[in-house]
This record gives sequence, C-alpha cells and structure tokens, in this order.
Amino acid sequence: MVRPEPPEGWARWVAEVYRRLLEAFGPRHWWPSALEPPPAKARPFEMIAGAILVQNVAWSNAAKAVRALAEAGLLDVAAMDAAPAEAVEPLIRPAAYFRQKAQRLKGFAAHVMNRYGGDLPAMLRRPADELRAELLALPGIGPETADCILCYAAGRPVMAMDAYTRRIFARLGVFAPDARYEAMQAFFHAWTPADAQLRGEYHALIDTLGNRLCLKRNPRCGQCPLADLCPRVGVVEEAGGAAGRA
DNA sequence: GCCCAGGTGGGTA
DNA sequence: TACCCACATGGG
Repeated sequence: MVRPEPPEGWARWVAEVYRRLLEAFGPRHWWPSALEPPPAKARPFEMIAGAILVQNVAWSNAAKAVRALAEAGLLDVAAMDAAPAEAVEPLIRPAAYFRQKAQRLKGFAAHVMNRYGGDLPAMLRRPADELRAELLALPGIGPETADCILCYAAGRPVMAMDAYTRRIFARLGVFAPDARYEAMQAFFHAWTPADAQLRGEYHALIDTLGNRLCLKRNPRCGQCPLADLCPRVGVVEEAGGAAGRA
C-alpha cells in the first residue's frame, strides 16, 4: 500500500469509487454474451470460452471467435473435446494466439469430460478454493481467468484483477505499479462485501474506466469520475520513465 | 507504421 | 524472485 488510509477508512473509500463508477457508466452486466441474440439462460461454457479467448486481446476480437464457435456447434464441452484442433483454430483466429487458445479450449473440455463426464455445472459447484486450484492447474488458466470463471460462471464472491486494476489503482496511489495479483485481490476482498454480483460489477466497471478513460498513454483525466481522488491528475504520463511536468 | 488490447507459461540469472 | 520472451490478430 502506497497511499495512507483515507480519513473515512478504506471500506468507505472503496465503496465511493464503486458508486462513482456505477453512476458514470451504469451497470455493465458482465459477463457479456457474444451471441446475438444473447441466450435466455447463462451458458457456463460460453462464458469460459470467452474468458480464454479474451486473454490479452480486445473483447470485440474474442467475441468474433465465440460467435464462430457457436455457429460451428462447438460451444459445448463434448463437441469441443471431440473436435480436432485443426477444426477449432481457423474459427478463433480473430482472437489471436489461435494455436495456443485452441489447445486451452480443448484442454478445458477434455478435463470436464474426463473428470465430470461432461457435467460442467457439477464442476462449478465445488467449493471455491478447490475449484480455483483445479482451474489453475489447467494449462492456460491463470489467476485472472480462474477468478473470472469463479465469479461469472460459478457465482462466487471473487473479484478478478487485471492490468486495468493495477494501472488505475496505482495511479490512485493505492498500489505500487508492480503490485502482485494476490495482494491487489486481498485489498478488494478486505474492503468489499463478499457479494458475487457486486464484485463482478466492480471488476467490470474498473475495466470500463480502464479502456475508455484511464488509458495507458494519454489518460482522459478531464472526463474521469475519480479525478479529484487521483494524485496523478495534471501530471503527464511517464510512459517509461520520462519525468512528468505540470 | 506503431501501439495497444479484460494473460499465460516457459526460460534464464 | 525478477526479468525476458513467445504467442498473433484487429482497431485506433
């Protein structure tokens, strides 16, 4: 922690940030469906495939890949497991890293088939800590992807961290710029209620701020709902070490 | 043309 | 632990 605890305490400060983001952007309704029209009921494998496909790319690219999988009938654990990698790869090219991501999708599907007979909901009902460890053991599922699955597919009160969270809260003075994933998550888990809906919405709101306003190179501080909380406003972005000027 | 985007895993010192 | 790199497409 870089910044001293605010006078009102962290819980209120964290809640005030959430309140402002919600007011500025409205509910994000994450996890978004890539399908048109969106399916009436949540599809865990669609969400999980999206979480793998969105790794390090824009959602618009991942969404194209999800739609292509849907059209090919591959948003299904058994079908994904049975499909050859060469059939999956061309469908997901828009999401980049298509060879790796095809292996990750198939690896996940194979695991659900082998261990749960294809019953994904049964897997998602496991205790959160056990499920998290199980997910992290799968190739291509790291902490962010695992926590997104826990929150948005399994409905657990887990808040996912990502590059936006680190950048925004480092600028706000809460974290060091190289804060570790688990440390950031411990902060949010300490100061937010253990509510899956709220933590999921908070993560989504942070991402919205990160990709609309709190940009890496030229942040749009003039439009930021958190500007008065941010010691960096008015300071030119360092972007690699250049000294800031007023 | 360059930078960036809702990361992860493997290698090396 | 702390870096460095590969993975690869699409939009601003």
